[in-house]
Amino acid sequence: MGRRKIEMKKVMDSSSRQVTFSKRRTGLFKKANEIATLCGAEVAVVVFSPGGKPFSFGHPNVDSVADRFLSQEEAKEENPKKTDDRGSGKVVERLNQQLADVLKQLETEKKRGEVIDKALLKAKAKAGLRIHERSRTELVKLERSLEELLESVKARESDMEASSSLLLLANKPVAKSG
Amino acid sequence: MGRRKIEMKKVMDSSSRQVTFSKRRTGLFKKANEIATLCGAEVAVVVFSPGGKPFSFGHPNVDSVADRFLSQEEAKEENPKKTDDRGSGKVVERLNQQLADVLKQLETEKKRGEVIDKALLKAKAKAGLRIHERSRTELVKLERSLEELLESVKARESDMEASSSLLLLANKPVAKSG
DNA sequence: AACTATTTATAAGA
DNA sequence: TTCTTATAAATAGTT
Repeated sequence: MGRRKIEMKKVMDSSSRQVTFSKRRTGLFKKANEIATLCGAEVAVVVFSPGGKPFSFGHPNVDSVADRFLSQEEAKEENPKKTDDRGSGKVVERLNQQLADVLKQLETEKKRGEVIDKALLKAKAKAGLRIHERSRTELVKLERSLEELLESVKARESDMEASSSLLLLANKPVAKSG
Repeated sequence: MGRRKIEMKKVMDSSSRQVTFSKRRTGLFKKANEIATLCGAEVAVVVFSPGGKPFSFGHPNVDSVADRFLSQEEAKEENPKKTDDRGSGKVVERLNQQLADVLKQLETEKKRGEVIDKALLKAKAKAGLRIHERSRTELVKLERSLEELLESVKARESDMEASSSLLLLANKPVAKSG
C-alpha cells in the first residue's frame, strides 16, 4: 500500500526498517482499536521494535486481556489424559508434606544466605498490593514473588533435581526426609 | 475501506458484527504477521470475539512475547519509591512465619473439605511439568497452581481479609496465632 | 464464501 | 520525525 509494492521479507536497511516499523505499529494499533470499537471485542497487542523496545495496545487494557487469555489457555491443558486420581486423599497428604518440606528448606536456607533475603524484599513489596483485586494479574505477580523464593532456595541447593523432585514426588511414595 | 465509510462505533446488528469481526481479525493478524516479517519484530495479538471466543497470533509465539513483556513490565514496578528496608532480616522471619501459618491453615482445612483436594489435583497435574524449563511461562503456571491452593484456603475462611492480612503482615508486628 | 466499489494504509519522497 | 501523494491493500455492502 504505497508508491510501490514491496516484497514480504525483512527490510534490510536498518534505518528504513525502523521507519517501516513505526508506521506499521501505528496502523496495527489502529486496527486493533477499530476491531475493539466496532465489535466490542477485547484485544491486546504487544510488539517489540527491531531495537527491542516494547509497545503495546489493549482494550480495555493489555493485562486484563492477557490474563483472560492465559487463564483459558491454562484451562485447556488441565485435562490432558488422566482424571483417574480418585484416591487423591493420599496425594493431598503427600503434597502437603512436600510443601512443608519446602518450607523447612526455606527456613534452613534463610539462615545461610542473604539471597533469599533479597527475594523476600521483592515479595514483600508486591504483597503490599491488595490480594483480592479484581484482576488476576496482580495475583500472578504475587505468585511470581513466591516463585522467586523457591528459586532462591533452589539456587542454594547443590542440585536442582532435588527440589524439582519435591513436586514431582506428589506422584510417588514419600521417603522420610528427617 | 469498502462500499461505504462506516461510523467508528459498535456495530449494532449482532450478525454483521460477527462478520465484521471475522474479516477484521484476519486483517489484524495479517498486519501483525507483516510487521514481524518486514521488521523482524516480535509480536503477539490476542483478541476475544463478541461471543467470547479467543483468537491469537504470535511471532515467534504468543507465550514468549507475553513472557518478555510481562517480565519487563514487572521490572518497572520493582523500584517504586522505597528501597529503605535494610532491616529485612526481621521481615524474613515474619514472612516465613506467615507462610508456615498458611501451611498450617491448609492442613486444617484439608481435613474439613474436598475443595482443596480438587485444587491439589490441578496443582499436581501441573507440577508434573519440569520445574526448570527454559520458559518462565511454565513457572508462572506452576505458581498459579500454588495460588489456587491459597485461594482454596481463603475460600474456606470466613473473611478474605484474614488471609489477605497474612501477607500484608509482613510489614507489621506478628500476633501469635496459636 | 466471492465479488467490487471505496476507503484506508502505507512506501517513497520531501 | 512529520507531511504529502501515488498506489497497494483492506474491507463494507452485496450476491
